Amino acid sequence: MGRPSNKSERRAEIVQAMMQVMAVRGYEGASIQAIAKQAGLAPGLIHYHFKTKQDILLGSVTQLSNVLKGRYLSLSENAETSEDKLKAFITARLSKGEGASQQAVVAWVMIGSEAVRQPEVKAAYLEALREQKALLEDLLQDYFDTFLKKGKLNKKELNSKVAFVMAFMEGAFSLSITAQEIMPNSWAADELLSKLKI
Amino acid sequence: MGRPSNKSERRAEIVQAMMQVMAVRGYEGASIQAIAKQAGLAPGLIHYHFKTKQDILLGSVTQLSNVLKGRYLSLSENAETSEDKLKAFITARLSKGEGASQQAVVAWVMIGSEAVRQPEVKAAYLEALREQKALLEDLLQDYFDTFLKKGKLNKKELNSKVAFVMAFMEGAFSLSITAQEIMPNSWAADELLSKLKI
Amino acid sequence: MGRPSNKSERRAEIVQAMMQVMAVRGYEGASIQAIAKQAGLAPGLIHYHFKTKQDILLGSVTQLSNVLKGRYLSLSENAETSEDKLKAFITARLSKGEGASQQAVVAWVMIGSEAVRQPEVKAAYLEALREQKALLEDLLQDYFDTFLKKGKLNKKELNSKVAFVMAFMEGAFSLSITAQEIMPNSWAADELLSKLKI
Amino acid sequence: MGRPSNKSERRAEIVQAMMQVMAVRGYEGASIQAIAKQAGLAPGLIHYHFKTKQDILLGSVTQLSNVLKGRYLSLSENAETSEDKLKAFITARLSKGEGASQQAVVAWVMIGSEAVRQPEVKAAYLEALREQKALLEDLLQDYFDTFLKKGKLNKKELNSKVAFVMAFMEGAFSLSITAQEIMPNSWAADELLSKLKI
DNA sequence: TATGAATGAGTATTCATTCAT
DNA sequence: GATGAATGAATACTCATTCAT
Repeated sequence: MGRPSNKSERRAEIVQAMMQVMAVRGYEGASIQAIAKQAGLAPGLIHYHFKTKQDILLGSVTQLSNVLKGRYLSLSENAETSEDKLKAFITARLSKGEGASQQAVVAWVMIGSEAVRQPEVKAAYLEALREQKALLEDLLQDYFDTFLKKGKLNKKELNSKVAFVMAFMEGAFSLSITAQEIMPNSWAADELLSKLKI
Repeated sequence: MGRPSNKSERRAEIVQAMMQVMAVRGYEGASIQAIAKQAGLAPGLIHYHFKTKQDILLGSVTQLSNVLKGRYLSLSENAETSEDKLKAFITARLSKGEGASQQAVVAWVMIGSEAVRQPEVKAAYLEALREQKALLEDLLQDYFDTFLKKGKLNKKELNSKVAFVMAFMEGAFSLSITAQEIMPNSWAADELLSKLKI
Repeated sequence: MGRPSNKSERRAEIVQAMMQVMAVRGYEGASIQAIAKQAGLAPGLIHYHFKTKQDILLGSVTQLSNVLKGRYLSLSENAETSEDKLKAFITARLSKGEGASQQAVVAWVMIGSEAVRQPEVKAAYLEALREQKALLEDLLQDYFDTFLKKGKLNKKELNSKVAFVMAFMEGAFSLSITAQEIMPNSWAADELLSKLKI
Repeated sequence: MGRPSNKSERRAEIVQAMMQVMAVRGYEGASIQAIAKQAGLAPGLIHYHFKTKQDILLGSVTQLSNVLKGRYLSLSENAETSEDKLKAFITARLSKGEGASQQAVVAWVMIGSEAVRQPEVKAAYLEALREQKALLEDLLQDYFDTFLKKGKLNKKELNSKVAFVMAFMEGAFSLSITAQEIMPNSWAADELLSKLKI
């Protein structure tokens, strides 16, 4: 029967290693050799588990997306009001509790950059963004339910709020990487929420 | 006597060419060969005018920074109220009137990515951001002058607003590049201003 | 499991190939491509085994140094008197019995030239020279033991003899490469020894 | 009629500049750009005065050769005995009175290295060596005149002495450049002469 | 004569990917 | 599954030489 497969763990290790290297050297700097070294594996093994380097990057999109989903679910578990859920969503993305977060943030920004020239990366990146946007839309719809029903807020205005939050979060990521010196250390969900108020 | 110098024009051409190529292929993809081809120059000439590839990138930071300054100055020329000036600032960055804008935006985001691994790029990027932040601070201080004097707004809250605007603008750039499909085509200065209201 | 390592053989092959090419084209002329071709290897492989071109040169310093040591040991094996040992030392360096010698000599001279501008090469070159000098010192000390004890030769004069032999040998190398036409084909150890006599 | 020609001074300046740069960076490192900078001239001008880079090197062979000749003539002016003349020859080459000497020595060694791969350089180098050898031969012949006539020294032995001196001087040059740490600071002509005694 | 821009071939080095074991 | 050697194309950068002024 041979030894038991460990494909999925190895793949996760490799994706993890790439993100670690990318956090310091960027995507181009994250050579297969460097990733292998970081993961404690032989270079040849990387391509046994991933067809191309791009595939590892795509794997990291998936993993990052899953982590965010997981964090939101865990944070919203006890949320009851629509506001709590919205806060859970924002906190899941903006808080930098864990040490791994920094790497994740850099990786996310790098993915955004690579999306410029790698169509497949762009597709995966967009897909992840769409998912987040869909969730945010639902949450905001609930949050502004009353206003919507009263006609004090129309669909277009809601969309604008959605886009607004998305952009802010993306920018907070970008700046937190290289411009932390001139940015506040942390953003409170409350603060962002207050800007959305009507 | 001798051949007249054309260094500054050539340098500008090269920086321009790099931004054009980067807009499609990213920084790594913007090879010296590709830049030379885009500029219609011999590859060797690039290094006659710029010591390293990084220097071209640094040149583009300066150029982008200058363009933004120029746009703000031109837009704020007839601005009288502090609100008009603030709008001029935001419009200068968010409007995508000219065709060159898209390239500029991509270049700016690429610079942010490269800042992760190139200390010199980070320094230049931060310097440009600091300048913008300083201007924005002044503008917001004027804009909220009354509140500040009345004590309804403190320094920390003002700083938060500054950071907030900076992050939003940066994120709007990032998303406009690869995720324009899911983002609104344009952002009105009024819209952003409304979020800042007290 | 896995492919067996062959690093040390490959490294030796590459060093050998560099010396062969250098013997004809000099250090600069010994391009990585040329070395690879001479060794029958792919260019990329050279850098898999040596980080830089300089490292190959440093490898050749070590190799040459070892060859000389080996030759001396083999020649002095049956030497009993201090004079025989001294002759063994000189012969080990000046005789050109083997075919490989010519390459070795050229390589050695090239290393001396490169030492001018490559500090690391200079260090390695000096280290090798120091070792040889130390050995020569011992040998001459034994050879002139009687005179030293009688006070007919002082330390400074001994040092002068050491330096004298070193210089002569180095010069014989240099001239044997390009000026063999005007130099004698071979130098006898006896001849050199006679100049040292008191 | 135009301005007066200054070809020969310019040529000398350029040769001088090349030797200065070579003393630090070697022949390959002595780029035309670097030579031009050192000479305070525009790069293009170098090729107006010298067809190729090699020509400058050949020019330096000539110049070095002339300097040595000049030094010998000046030192031997008041020499009366054959021994004095021989000392003048040796001193002309080994003394390092002037500051320019170091550069000259390095240049000479570099020329020897380049002779390996540049036939034209080899020819010029050999020619210069031959000239020196011829002079040395004459001097030694005079010096050992009595022995030769008495048959206590034959032609072959004389030649050996000539070659011996040539080799020693060349080696003293080589080692003085990079191995001055392990070599004596200066060589006295007397010292060398004593080795030649019969 | 002189200047400095322009050319294009050449170089060391990196690296994703493949292959032999 | 795993190892590590091997491949070859691509890249930034250098530089002798030429050219326009």
